[in-house]
Amino acid sequence: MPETPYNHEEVELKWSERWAAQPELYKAADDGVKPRYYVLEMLPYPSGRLHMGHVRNYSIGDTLARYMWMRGYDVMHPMGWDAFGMPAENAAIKRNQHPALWTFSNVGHMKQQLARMGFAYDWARETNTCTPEYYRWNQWFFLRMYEKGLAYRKNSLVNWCPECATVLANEQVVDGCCWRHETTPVEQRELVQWFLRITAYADQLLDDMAQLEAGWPAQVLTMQRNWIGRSEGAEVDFTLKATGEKLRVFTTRVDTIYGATCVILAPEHPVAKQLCSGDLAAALKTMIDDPSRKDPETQEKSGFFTGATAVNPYNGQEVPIWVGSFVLWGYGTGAIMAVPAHDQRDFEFCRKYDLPVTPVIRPVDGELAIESEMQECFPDYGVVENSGPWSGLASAEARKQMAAFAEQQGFGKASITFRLKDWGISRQRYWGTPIPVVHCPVDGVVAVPEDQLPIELPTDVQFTGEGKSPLAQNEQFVKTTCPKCGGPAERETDTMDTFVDSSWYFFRYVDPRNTSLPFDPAKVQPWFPVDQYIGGVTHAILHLLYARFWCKVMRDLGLVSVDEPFKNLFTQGMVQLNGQTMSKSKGNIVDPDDMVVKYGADTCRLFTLFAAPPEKNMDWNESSVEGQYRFLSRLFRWVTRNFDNPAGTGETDAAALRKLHQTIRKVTADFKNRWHFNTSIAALMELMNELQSVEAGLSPAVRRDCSEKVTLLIAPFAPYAAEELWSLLGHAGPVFKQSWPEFDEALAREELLEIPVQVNGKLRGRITVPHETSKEDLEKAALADEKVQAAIAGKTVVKVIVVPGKLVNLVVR
RNA sequence: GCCCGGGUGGCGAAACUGGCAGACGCAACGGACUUAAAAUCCGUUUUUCCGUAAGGAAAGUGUGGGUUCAAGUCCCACCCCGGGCACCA
Repeated sequence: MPETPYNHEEVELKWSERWAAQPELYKAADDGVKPRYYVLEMLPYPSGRLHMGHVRNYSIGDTLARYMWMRGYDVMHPMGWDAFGMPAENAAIKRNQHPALWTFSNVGHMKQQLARMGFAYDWARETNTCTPEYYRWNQWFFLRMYEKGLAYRKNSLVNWCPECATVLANEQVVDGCCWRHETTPVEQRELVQWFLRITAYADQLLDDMAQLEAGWPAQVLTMQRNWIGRSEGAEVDFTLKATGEKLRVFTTRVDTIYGATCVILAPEHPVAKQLCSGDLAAALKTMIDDPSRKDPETQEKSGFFTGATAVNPYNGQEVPIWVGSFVLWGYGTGAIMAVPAHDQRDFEFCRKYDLPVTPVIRPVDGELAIESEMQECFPDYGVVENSGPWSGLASAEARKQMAAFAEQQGFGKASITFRLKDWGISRQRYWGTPIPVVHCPVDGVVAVPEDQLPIELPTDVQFTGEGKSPLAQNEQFVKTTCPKCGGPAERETDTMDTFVDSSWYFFRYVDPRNTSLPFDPAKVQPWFPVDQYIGGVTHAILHLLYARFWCKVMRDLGLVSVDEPFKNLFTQGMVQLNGQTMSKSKGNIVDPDDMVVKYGADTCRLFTLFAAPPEKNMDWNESSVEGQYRFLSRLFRWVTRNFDNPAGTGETDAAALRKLHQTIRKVTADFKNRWHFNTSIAALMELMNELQSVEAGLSPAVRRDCSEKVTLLIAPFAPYAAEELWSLLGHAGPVFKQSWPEFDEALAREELLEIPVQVNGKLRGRITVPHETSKEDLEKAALADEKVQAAIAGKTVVKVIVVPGKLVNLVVR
């Protein structure tokens, strides 16, 4: 056929329609005939429009999925919607439109956008987290956790805007004030909230990372390790002098306890409240509410003396009890012993308030510091001094012995503390999963029986953005009867954090319409762990940690058999414009829709993969996009004018086949190794350059062969163009279910090698030799080269380095 | 402050195990085709210097040292950029 110009619109609309008519096209067979491969991309929040970050994430995943199909796998490639969350509720407040309406209309639009990009999803598995069919299982899991003591209620501090009379999420607090009332300082209020006991799994979350070393980026593992923050130390009870009450502190350096010169409490500590009255109580409240306490810029330590003292159980010494701004209520016991001589923060605090500094550790090869001369603390391990029976011990040894002593004496113990806190899931919002419990005046907190699930969100609610959450203002919802005693009771009106939704959705994909369980364990088993998870590094901690936790809970419930849900994780870089993150506020958004209209989805996909390696940030550059369009057109035209062209003698066949098979080798290796699709596409460009330059001499058979292989090679990257070419080639589709081309080492091999010759490490000439030329012959050929001879003229060759197949280097004097 | 990444032409990048630095693409410039433009095709393009020219020389991967026949790649020190964590006792 004659050369056909590449018309992206015509090609893509034609295949869009055909694919839309075949929903079974991307279905995972799930029959065990072929090996299974689960490609998972992080599901989007249905904000209404796809952005370039999505396009990049899903282009990477789709390319991989299509490649795995071509490698003969039964590929699971599902998609869904992380559809609960604040934006829908904010939209409701603003436009008086129900969150569900807003959400579902966004989903409809984004689904079209995804399809138009040519992403091959098994839509029969579509999962939307804001539907009762899905969130009833969030409730089901909650009940299981409640039964096992993994879900519990406790008092906790929340951000409270007195103007809105509502709770704010952390991201709604801007500079210590409410996002809607910019001059109203946010207060800390105590509220009873629901928590999931993720800390019960802290050790497992840490230890099982060993299973992830091979498949996860080291950076993500490090971030999780730091987040979990395991630290070994000891808990020790000081005694309140006045009352004899115990005051427990946590320390990692119990070996320094003879140097403790005061005890410092977090301002939120109950004992602080108890000890402070009058002016002190006011100071305490100010400190608790001061937003700059958490601001990294103002790290000035401040505090005050409570007037009370405590007794150190090791030496009976009486020390003052202070309140300190820098002591965290959420970590350890919320109280510390200050050892200024050996901790920099304590040092700064005690020097500021003229508290004594008592050195008790000396360097292994040095003297004990003198208090008046100390400019900074000595934080290292050393030898313990002035510490009663432990004097003379090494720090490490003293830590062990002193902790054991505390336990033996009953005033403490060795202890491990985690930075990780239990997961607070209560949200005083409407658009989330209702927590399935009832508050009964008689029976207290009562779990809703399983057969009453789902507790559905009521639809007739008012969205004002003020006061209690819309759920709490809805009497019909709140008023209920106690499942236990049948008396009048009130429903819990808190909803769950949306991270709950995304903690297990990828299990639901495998069995999405199950009505009796979240999923059938037998169905899920062969697909897990997920072979490849792909998403932004922004989720490195929270989402990925919660999902790991959820998986372990499900394992303990007997639902799954894996410890870890994701075998391999890939984190892609951001899409930027002129080095800046695209954002609405900056007004520098590139809309995928515009790009698709102008250049087509294939070009868009090619560019996002070509511009940078996928793990790196990439910059959107429209003229570079045009380059991809030119490449795709060139490829399209080459194939259409060559595949059935009967002309040609075949004199350039070998050259074309050599480049073709080198390209197959390169692209295949990129899929296997590091997904540097930018170099795969570059290799395909090189191939097209070569094919174009040797075109005139090709035989008909090789024209055909190259046309087919090129079409197959481009198929994972540019599915529309490939499908069109495949059908022009006379084949029944779909192209992504054909076998990936095998490369032939013999055809890929160059006839002759060109070997660089260096003299003293500088390139002086090149010799062309057959493969497997011996070292001796390489040396001879190098010395015989004209340019090399000129370079060594009048000098003595002292050494010759020959790396067969690579280079020759002559060392001369 | 601590922990990770990274720094290569005008730009995005490549160089996978120490072995020809700059593949591929963008932009720019020159040419062919065209009445013209677009599209397409061909060519040049790291810098500096020598030469009318063919061609040749030197320098060059953030900076300074080092190891090596050979360093973008390995080692030491430093500078800059990006990300994460940030009083975690």
